[in-house]
Amino acid sequence: MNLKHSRQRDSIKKFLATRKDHPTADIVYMGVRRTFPNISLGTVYRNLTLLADMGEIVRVRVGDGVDHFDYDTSPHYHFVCSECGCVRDLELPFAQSLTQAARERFAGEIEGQVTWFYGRCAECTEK
Amino acid sequence: MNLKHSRQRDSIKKFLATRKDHPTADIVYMGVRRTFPNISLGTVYRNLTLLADMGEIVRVRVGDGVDHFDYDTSPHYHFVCSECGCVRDLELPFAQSLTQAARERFAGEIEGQVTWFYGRCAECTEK
DNA sequence: GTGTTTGCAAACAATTTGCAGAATT
DNA sequence: AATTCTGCAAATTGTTTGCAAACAC
Repeated sequence: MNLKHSRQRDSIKKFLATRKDHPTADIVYMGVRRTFPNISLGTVYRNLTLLADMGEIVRVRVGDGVDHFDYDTSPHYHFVCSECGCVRDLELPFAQSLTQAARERFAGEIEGQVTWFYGRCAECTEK
Repeated sequence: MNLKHSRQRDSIKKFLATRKDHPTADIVYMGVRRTFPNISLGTVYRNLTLLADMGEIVRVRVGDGVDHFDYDTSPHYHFVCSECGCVRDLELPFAQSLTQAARERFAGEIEGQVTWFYGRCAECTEK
């Protein structure tokens, strides 16, 4: 189970680092193909899963049925637009206290919380 | 676009009302089949979506890739067990204030928030 | 009678997996 | 040389859809 270096994985990580819009596997695939024209979608999925499992990136699930990926692993809130589907970060201090409050009311072990907000983004509101 | 009565839909609603464990479409399907042996999974999906769109039930998305459904439409928190996959309600006052705080920091329109907690449920912790 | 709902099967979308060959150590 | 990683294609999973017949009003 040792990890070997892979240029494809590097490229995926690098691509993700340049983006603030939480791309899906498909978007990552299209982006990385500029550098690796023969890379397969399967490889992209495999590496995104691997990186997420290692904690180097975060798998963002905002209820739209598609996984998004975020290079920023610090706990923070996300917003999803119900109209255009875009995902944005929210500049709002992350309430760890809520997780703590949940722990006090629950019999099992709570590891963490996931919170997202939904509505219409600024661009879609203007239209 | 007028709604007509359907015994299948009634049965689905009734089944959901008896459950506190946020069943998936498949579980609903198996449960309702005791009353309607010929009901199809498609009908179950269509009605669950219809009921959710009307606001009579809630589609619960807790990041496990499967939609769960909840008869309790009041805003409340959910917990998902990473081990057995069960979904539970949390007895913790729902912080609407967080949505309000988010509105003040975001350019678009925020309609609401979704929050869930994850970890290991009491049963899985004991093992 | 008109329009909605159903059962069935096929279609669909996102993601995972098996395999033989290529790349990394 | 040993093992991990890749590209490709096929498989899997959850969900949606088209259609003709059945049902509700």
